Amino acid sequence: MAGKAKGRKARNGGGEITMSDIARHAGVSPMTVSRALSDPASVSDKMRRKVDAAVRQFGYLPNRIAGSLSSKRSNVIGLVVPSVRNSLYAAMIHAISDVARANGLHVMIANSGHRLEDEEALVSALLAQRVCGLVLHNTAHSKRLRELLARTDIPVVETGNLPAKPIDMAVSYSNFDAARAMTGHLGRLGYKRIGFVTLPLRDNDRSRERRRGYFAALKELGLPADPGLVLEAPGGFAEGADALVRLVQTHPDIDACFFAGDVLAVGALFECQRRGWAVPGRIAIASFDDLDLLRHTVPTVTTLRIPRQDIGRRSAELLVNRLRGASPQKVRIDVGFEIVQREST
Amino acid sequence: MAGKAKGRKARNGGGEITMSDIARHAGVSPMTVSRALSDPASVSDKMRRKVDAAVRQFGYLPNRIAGSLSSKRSNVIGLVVPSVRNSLYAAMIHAISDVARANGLHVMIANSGHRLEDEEALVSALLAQRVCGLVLHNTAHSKRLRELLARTDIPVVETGNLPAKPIDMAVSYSNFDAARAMTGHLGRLGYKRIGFVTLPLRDNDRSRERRRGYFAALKELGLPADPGLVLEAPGGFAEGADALVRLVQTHPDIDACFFAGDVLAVGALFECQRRGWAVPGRIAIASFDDLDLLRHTVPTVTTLRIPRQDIGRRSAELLVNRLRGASPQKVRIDVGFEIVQREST
DNA sequence: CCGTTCTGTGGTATCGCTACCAACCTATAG
DNA sequence: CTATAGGTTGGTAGCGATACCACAGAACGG
Repeated sequence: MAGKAKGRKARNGGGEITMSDIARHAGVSPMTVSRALSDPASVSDKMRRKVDAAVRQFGYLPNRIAGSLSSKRSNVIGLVVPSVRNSLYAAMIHAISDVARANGLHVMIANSGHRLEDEEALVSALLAQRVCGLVLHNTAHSKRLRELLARTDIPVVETGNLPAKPIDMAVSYSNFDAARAMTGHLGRLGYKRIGFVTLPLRDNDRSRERRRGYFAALKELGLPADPGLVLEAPGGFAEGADALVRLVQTHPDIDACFFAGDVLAVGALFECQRRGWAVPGRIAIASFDDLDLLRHTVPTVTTLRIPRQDIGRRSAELLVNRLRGASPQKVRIDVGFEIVQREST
Repeated sequence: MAGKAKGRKARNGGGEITMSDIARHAGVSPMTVSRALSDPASVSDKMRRKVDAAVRQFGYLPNRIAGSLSSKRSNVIGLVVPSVRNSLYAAMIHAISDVARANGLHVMIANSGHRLEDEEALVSALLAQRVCGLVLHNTAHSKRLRELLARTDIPVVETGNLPAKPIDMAVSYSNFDAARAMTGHLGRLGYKRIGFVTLPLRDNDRSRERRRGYFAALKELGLPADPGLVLEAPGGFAEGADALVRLVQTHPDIDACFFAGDVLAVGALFECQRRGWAVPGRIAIASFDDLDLLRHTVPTVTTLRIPRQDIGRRSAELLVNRLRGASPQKVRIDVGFEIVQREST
């Protein structure tokens, strides 16, 4: 029998409590410990009790690294977002993290900073960590990253935009449709000279799609497309304020402005407060993304409600289903969006 | 010689490309591949070139799970925050994530939702994943978690408050000092009836410390401590607005209010805008934490600047130093804070 | 010219766990 | 009472990497 023999001393100076230690003290085999912990139903009550007692006594924590190596299954999801600091992504991260936890998974997070090369490096690193699934908040990847992802066999969810040809699965809304809808909404409210402020377009297909949507709507409305009414600005309160002022100065006849990103609209609104410009009297303001803030400003701000949380939840659920054995079929979920008409327009 | 022999078929159906595969194709031993990848300086140029070529040719990604098991070193930091969704923590997460990346580490993130039992479960899970270090945004742990952390030998950084007796290392500001300083500041500006709105106190030593600081300052100012001037509110715009209104109704003589948390102050400010109450004419408003937003509202809001990003950066740096071999000595860093006087007071 | 140090390389033995198969034991039926 | 099935348990052999030691050849001094 196995007994206490084998007299292994190993180079392990008694550092880690292992499954064998628990097994020895519980008077069962290591395999039984393994089963008692990972699939309690598969061992008898008696055994399970013995194992549980020993586990508690020693405060044993199974080594998941060893477990993952042996089973060739990891329980970590990789997540790459442009910026953790942004509250929009934060909502998504939160939802993913909740679903993950409910399913015994962990989340490894990485910031791409909107840089495609960084995204590539980060995904490589996550794959080296052998994550069991990936969520990427980006759909415009570098060529090498596409190749890398095509070769891997773990499930991948892209989000942030609806790609024409998803690598694997995609959960998002259409930036084009959303921007087009909001611009159309402004047009139907009677605004004739609608400005558009966008986040940087470089390396960001979401921004570009939104601009495309804006122009498409203008065309449908029969309004002239004036490139001078479009401004590119980094995200931020001050940048939004600045953009608004510049547009009003160069185009005094502007009567509405659609801020397609981040906190630009709020910055602009505050600027109006400072200057005493009536909103929407002097100029109407519309925003992208339903920040909680927009519901409380004076006036409240018309915006697009993007179900960020749903996106996170459903992305994670898709991964979980795949891990549970669902057949790998391309999925492309459009979660839609909603126009929230408030006081600012 | 090793040759191509060994004819191993294994149960591995040829799934993963291993170091041995690379070694075979590069005509070197697996050990040389390992060294070429983890410590390039230790192999000759010739070998390194051969290895690099094979690595590139096959798009080989080393299996860090196997590496970690073998070396008993992981390269993942565990991070537990009350809520990913909160922009304050987000700044910290971002900084940690940057430092981690610069040092070849990854970040595994978990939400405790301000629940101590959850914190305990999450830390256990992270330890089972054999993270190489921990950052906890909380200092009031459950008894069992304290015991667990005392037994572990990985470095741990606590933050969010300055604990009297850190488990290992701590990087934070003092919630007590900060709240005391701001209340004192309001007193010295001449306000006599200073209200205080706090986040929930349960399971949150940070909130409790802030309230203690508020009362301590009142005492120092020689102002009466009126429990009716203290209100507990969940974080949020609406809650801040509501708290302000209630305080003004029950205490019409109130002339200032210190909102010790989240977006409460901003909600209150918007409520004043709606009601046409002059700020600080009718009532002064002060906030905790220098949200970008507070610099742009009308009026701008007096607040405490907490160097959240520094906290994250320094926490991560402490971990990294320890991992690089620094001797395990208790560290307790007070990053301080700063009062930012603006228009609202 | 030989012993010694230094550098670079390879072989072997794990790391702690799980997959797989074999063995066993109790039920149930024939 | 034996044959078959079903449910538990244990032993063995890896998972893919690294630590450690051994060794070969280059570099060096006396």
